[in-house]
Amino acid sequence: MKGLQRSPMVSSTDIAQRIIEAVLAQRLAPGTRLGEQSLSLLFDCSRTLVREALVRLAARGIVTVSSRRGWYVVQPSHSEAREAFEARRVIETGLIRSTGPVDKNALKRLRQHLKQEQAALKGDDVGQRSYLLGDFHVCLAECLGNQLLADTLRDFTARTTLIAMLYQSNHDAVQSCQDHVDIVAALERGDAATAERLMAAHIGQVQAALRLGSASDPLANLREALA
Amino acid sequence: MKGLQRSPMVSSTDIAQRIIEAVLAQRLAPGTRLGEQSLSLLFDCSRTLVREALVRLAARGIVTVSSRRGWYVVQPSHSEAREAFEARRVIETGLIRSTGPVDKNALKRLRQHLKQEQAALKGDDVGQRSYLLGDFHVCLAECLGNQLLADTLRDFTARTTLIAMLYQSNHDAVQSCQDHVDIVAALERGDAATAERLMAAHIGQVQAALRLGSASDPLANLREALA
DNA sequence: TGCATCTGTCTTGCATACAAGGCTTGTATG
DNA sequence: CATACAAGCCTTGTATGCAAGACAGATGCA
Repeated sequence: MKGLQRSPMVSSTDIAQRIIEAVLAQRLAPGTRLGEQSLSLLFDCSRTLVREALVRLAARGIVTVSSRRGWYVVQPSHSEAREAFEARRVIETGLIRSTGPVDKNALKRLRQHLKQEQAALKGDDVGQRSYLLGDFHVCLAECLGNQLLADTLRDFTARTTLIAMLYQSNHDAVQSCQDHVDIVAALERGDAATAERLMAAHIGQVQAALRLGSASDPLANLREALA
Repeated sequence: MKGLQRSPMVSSTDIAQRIIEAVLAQRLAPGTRLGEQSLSLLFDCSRTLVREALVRLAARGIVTVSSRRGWYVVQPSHSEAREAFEARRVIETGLIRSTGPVDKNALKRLRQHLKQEQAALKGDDVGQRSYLLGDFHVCLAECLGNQLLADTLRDFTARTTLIAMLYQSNHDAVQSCQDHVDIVAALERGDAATAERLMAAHIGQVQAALRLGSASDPLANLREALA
């Protein structure tokens, strides 16, 4: 039985996208093992396609491979966590600063995104909520006219999402959404300076909500979990 | 003859690195075709490894694949060129702004890098010169303590190198190196504000040196070449 | 001559087969 | 009981084979 029909014919792009979406929606925790065979069974394709997807995600810093052991969703270290937040702060504030007035269509799209966020806050789909809160930043970069930085930011957002899961962020979704509203409001007024300041503060808040355990105790997680 | 010994056993990482280095040294022009078979012959390995390397480079925006036609070094459009320069400006100035005083070892490394640049300017290896002038920015990001942004910047630098080749930059290497010297001097004095301003101006200079033909005339290149 | 079509060749796309290394578990021995 | 050791399984790593699409050049026809 070789010529068995394969259902919808997935591409490695699809697989990579599905995985990254799962990360953004916090459905894939850091450290999760992604076996090539399991995935090839799941997506009903050969290991080749799965590998291709994983290699791409590895280049984007979402997964790592441990030789002949397996693929794993990354677990950023404290230092990497710091770098990721700094990177986002640099890019997002710099982008706001370097951009002139935001055009009408972009503002419309942003307002629409905010509506979605607020709807998700009322609902109970935590994944959707997480996804939208992160996607706001990507959306903003796109609206500010830089697709390259938007793509970069998507990867960095995925990283910070993983960091939030790993370090048990207790950050407040409602507050985050309110921050987003304020930022868009400032942009609407053409007050880029305020928007920039708000964005820096916002990212700082998210970062501050992390429970960064002591670096010298790698068993802290286990200890806390089993307490 | 299957068990023929393969010389030094390359990895896909090696291949990707060799390619990206060739780009940074302007030895690979935008639009160059990278056939899987040619590369597998060149590196004495199977197409699998070559493909893996190319897939990774594609994820980093260095090459693209045209279905069943071949892999090509990217040829950034005008719009992509603009985005790449804006991205570099945002990241590099933001990084300088957000970093405190630069530590001693970092400054030492930067000074050493400047020496290498100056040596290369005296020599006649254009590739080495181009490589070092680009690598300065990556090196700076590393010295400012953000490996994540340094890696990102390496890819963006490769992009701008390709852009410079594609749009026949007439930018002055000596001036560039002098800019670098000034920036490091400002950082040594702890004058981040000046360093930031110099960096913005420097990137602007490089960008301004491009011959961006009118966007409405896609035949400009041909016309110029056949004049 | 100009044009459509067809065929052969060369390319990537994907699946599969096999090789090689790591981890677990079972076992023997002190 | 603890430890050293070895067999086997399960994983990724790499090569290869075949399929399918794109392009060039030949061929036939008006």
